[in-house]
Amino acid sequence: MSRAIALIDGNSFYCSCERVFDPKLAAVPVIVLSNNDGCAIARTAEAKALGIRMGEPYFKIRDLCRRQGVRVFSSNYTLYGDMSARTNAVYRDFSPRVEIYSIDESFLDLSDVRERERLELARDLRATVRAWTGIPTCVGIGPTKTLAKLANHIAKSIPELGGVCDLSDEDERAAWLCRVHVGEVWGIGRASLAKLEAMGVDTVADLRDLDPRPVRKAMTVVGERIIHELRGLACLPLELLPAQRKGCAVTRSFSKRIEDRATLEQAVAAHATRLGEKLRRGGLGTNHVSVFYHTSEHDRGEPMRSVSTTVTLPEATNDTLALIKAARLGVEKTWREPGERPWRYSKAGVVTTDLMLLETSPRALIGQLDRERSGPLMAAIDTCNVRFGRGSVVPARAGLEEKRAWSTKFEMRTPRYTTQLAELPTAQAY
DNA sequence: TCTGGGGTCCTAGGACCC
DNA sequence: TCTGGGGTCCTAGGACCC
Repeated sequence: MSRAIALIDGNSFYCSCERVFDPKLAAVPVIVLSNNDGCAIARTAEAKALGIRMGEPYFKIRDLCRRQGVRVFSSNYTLYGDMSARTNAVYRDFSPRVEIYSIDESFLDLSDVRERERLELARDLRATVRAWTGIPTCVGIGPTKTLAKLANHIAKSIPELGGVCDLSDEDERAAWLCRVHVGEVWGIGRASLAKLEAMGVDTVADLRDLDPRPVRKAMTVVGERIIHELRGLACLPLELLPAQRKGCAVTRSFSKRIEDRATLEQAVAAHATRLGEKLRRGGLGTNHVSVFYHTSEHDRGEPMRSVSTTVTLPEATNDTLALIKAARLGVEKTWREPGERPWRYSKAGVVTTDLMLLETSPRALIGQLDRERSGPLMAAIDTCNVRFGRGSVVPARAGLEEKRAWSTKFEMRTPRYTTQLAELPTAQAY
């Protein structure tokens, strides 16, 4: 039987999560903002129709939102992550072979389903996800991941299709590929689009018919792969096991500018604390911690400064206290006392790019860290923070969440309906 | 007259994704 | 006043080795 991959994704996923818990949002425009309530990163169809663009800064559209009755939310990643897990649980009922690609997208292997039954299964899948989780979705099917993504795009943009599209049939596929702009292809971004347009490419079919060799010259092997995938030749396998992650970062813009060293050190300590939590969840460790902080490019006419440095540890660790020490050392090494006009820092982060499994990582001969003590201590902290909420136990260096003046803003955040007992939604019957 | 050749590893930067 | 965060992959070029 022929290979068939389905891509299913949540429509305006973050907005849909908010709608699940507030029926009054059903027919009104809704947007969800990025960290710090900075930009619109999810918009419902109604919001898109008002001209609100992806990534548009909120301060530019605040008036529009007020005038048009757009409901605006801070992002609530705890809620979205949990809703994502619920949708994936439903997907697994339909195919045991699922690749979770992002928080709102998964690939399903439907190769075992007869071609003429695939659309029906896709409709059933959508209906079940909607009934069991409340999330509306679209499904695209094709012989390769790239074609499944394209089918999903078609399903989403043509309402008459009812949220499903199958490009398995070669003739139907050829007809569709002539009708879709090449910029919609997965992997074609701004730079590649400019190159392709210069080569006279307009539709997806034009790209499919190009000679792969010159494309490889212009767009590397990535471009060549896309052509083969569009022709139905699979180059991208389904990744059923999540790959071990290679890097990990915690970076945040401040809700207000920072000028003094003590506050900056507190911020990087808080980021390092979060970094430790993330590493421990995967049993990973690192022996290089990079620290950066910089002023904002939007502060025109002010003194600018951008700093980045790497601190090396004697051996890999995920101990929060060791990570904090490294991060603070990074600030100490690079801090410069301000002159008459101080630098007003807007963002800081801690970054690691060389993660390894802690258990099997080599030990240092000199400067060995005390893993026998660190492990149980970190485990105890993590347990407290799971049971009593994140931030219940933090190192003193990182400061208490409530007292961090620079903390990220989430002024319009909804409750964590599904993961905190104290924040369960309530329903009233009259 | 007359430059070695072939290999690995690392890093920075570009591009793209959600 | 107010402009996100966190990833992956690929390539070119330099350093280094024998």
